[in-house]
Amino acid sequence: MSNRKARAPAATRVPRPAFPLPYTTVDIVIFTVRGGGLEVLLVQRPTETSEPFPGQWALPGGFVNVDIDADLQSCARRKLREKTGVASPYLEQLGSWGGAARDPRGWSATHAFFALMPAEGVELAKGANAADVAWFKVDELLASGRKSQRLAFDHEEILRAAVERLRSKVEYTSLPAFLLPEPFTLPQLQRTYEVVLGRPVDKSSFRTRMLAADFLAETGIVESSANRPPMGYKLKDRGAPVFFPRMFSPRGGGEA
Amino acid sequence: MSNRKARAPAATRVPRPAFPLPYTTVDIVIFTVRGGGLEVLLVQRPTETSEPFPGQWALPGGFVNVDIDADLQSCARRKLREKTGVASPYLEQLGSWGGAARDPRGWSATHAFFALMPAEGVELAKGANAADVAWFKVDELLASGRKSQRLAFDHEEILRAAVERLRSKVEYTSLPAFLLPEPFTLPQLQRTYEVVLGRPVDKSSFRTRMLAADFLAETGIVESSANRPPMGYKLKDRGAPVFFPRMFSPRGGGEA
DNA sequence: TTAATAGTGTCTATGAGACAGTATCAA
DNA sequence: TTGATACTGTCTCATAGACACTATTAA
Repeated sequence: MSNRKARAPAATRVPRPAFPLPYTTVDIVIFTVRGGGLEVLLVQRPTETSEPFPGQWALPGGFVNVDIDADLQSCARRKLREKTGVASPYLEQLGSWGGAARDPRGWSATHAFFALMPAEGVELAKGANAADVAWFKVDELLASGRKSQRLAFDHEEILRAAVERLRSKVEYTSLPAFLLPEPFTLPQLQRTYEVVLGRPVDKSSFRTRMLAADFLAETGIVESSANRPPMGYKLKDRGAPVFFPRMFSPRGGGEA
Repeated sequence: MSNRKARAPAATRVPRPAFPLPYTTVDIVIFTVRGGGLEVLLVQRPTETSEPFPGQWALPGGFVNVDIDADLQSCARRKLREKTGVASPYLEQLGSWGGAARDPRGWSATHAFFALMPAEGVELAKGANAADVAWFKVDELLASGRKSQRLAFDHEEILRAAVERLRSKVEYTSLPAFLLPEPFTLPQLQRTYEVVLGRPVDKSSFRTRMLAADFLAETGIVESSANRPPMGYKLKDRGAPVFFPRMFSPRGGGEA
């Protein structure tokens, strides 16, 4: 944790060292499923030209506040709460991106997280440093030929990594259940899998697999209209996803 | 990338901002297989009491040097080269750990990587800030009942995460091939899988699986002693591992 | 009865695990 | 020939995929 010419200061308390420190930020890729597609929450950067990337859309996030954030995870939870009002969605560390070129203000490193939440009941709130907040369709944002404005910083790269990680984990985990409000039905869950994976999955094997994994608890029949009413389910454990013993398709997924 | 009370400075150049910045470091978990076990490279911290954790063993790493490191990945490669002399082993980002409590000098965040390399041909070199460098058996380091000294900082937690990530990816990737010097034989590769996984795997299905994945190129028969000589192989692409369509055992691995 | 969606059963293909058997070398 | 290790074949079992079939509601 220290070598080379960058010498650490003596073990004094508050004083900052003599060598320059990078900026430290946290950014969050917040996913939901809305309107038949995978969507991500973005905030619009302030329009003052003193700020980098004025008016462009970016992942929610910001500087770590050394005085109020005990660690990276709580910093991420704080920013999540500020933007969405949701206290405890599924939250996972994605990785980190750092370098001299990604922020015009100087060398910076961001710790990226990704979160999954149901769209229902989310109250979007602009923060102190965001002109606007909105959901965006991931497919449209990442369409290769799109002419529209790019995301701020290297956030498009981070978003791509988050989508890739989500897609690859969905092949063998119960992650999509965290995108739905409870109770949900198996057909709803299957549609969520299909939306994230971008391809249809077989109904019969899907149901067998979900029920065999033993992570769902029945909550009783859900009323519907003009057809056979489905069974409602909730997660037995909202704390962690379940891992399936095999992938969905017999072709190995991406991941890094 | 900015909100809340932690205000960013104006888009000036070098000057540092008014609010306190965390330290930014990079740490590397360097794995190899030696003497029939999985081992990790550790460095001993300097014994001067002005340094935190004097004399304790730690993962190699240190502060990001804003002047010479273009990004996190190149910072990691630099530290790797300094300790081992190896220029381009398999290197993957593991995650990041940050908080107020992990370094007595103040709020710090480290970007952790993990590397895989063959033990042969590695020249261990103490850095400017390391009293010694050595390989340690992972099993012994992480044995629950061990009395010996703990690792510095939160490096035991990082090491555990790295081992877990490695073990879970080994279930469905060709990662262990990066732990061997080329050319290697299929029995050698199988033994490497078994060392990392900590359990035996079936010879027949192992071979079928490796050859079906089409990532190995024959290099000719390797001479051995007193038995049938094995075929030697090398990786077709040293740039990236291959993903298998199914897990080894029908029980889902860990991962986070 | 029809339309619509929920849910089940049946067949096939694939590949892992177990394990027995064959191949090829030195001594 | 024996011993040792490399390599192959055969059998079984679990499960994904395809797809046809039954179930349950409203209109």
